[in-house]
Amino acid sequence: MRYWLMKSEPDDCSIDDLAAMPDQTVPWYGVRNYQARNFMMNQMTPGDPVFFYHSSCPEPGIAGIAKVASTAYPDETQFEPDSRFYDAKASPDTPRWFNVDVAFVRKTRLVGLPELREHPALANMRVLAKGNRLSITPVDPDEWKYIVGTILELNPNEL
DNA sequence: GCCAACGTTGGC
DNA sequence: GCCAACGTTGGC
Repeated sequence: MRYWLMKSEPDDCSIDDLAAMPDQTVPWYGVRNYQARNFMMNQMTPGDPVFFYHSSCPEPGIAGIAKVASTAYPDETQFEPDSRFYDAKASPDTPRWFNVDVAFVRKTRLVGLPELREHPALANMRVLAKGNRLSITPVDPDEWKYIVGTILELNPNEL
């Protein structure tokens, strides 16, 4: 099992939007970066815990907890000419982009980027690295435990 | 809206 | 295979 952080623009899909979805689950479509795609294709397993991160918004930070809910399968939006994620070089026979499903687990208080930066234990998190733009990043198990247990004061066994 | 950082594209 | 140009991300 691995731990992840996945960014979403709350204008697009916030943690509340995820909670309101049918089955509280969304296909994580629209990823058009190979590194992020490869994480979904090669390393994610259903059940992997996920920090749901709000980006490109007034208060960027961790807004909730989710989990991986499927293995990777072709991202439908790459085949849809009207989609902003359309990819003319992809076809159903040769899909280029894949996504997993992500399911809601719980909302948390917002742990903002400035707060995350205050903790030396988190100094190596990819999402805090300068110039980081990757929308999906692995989270170290120790970092996961620290954020869930020490910052959010939740019992990791109750998630 | 600005701009730094980064990934991708395409000419050579 | 190099690298300049371009587009995108995302914090501020």
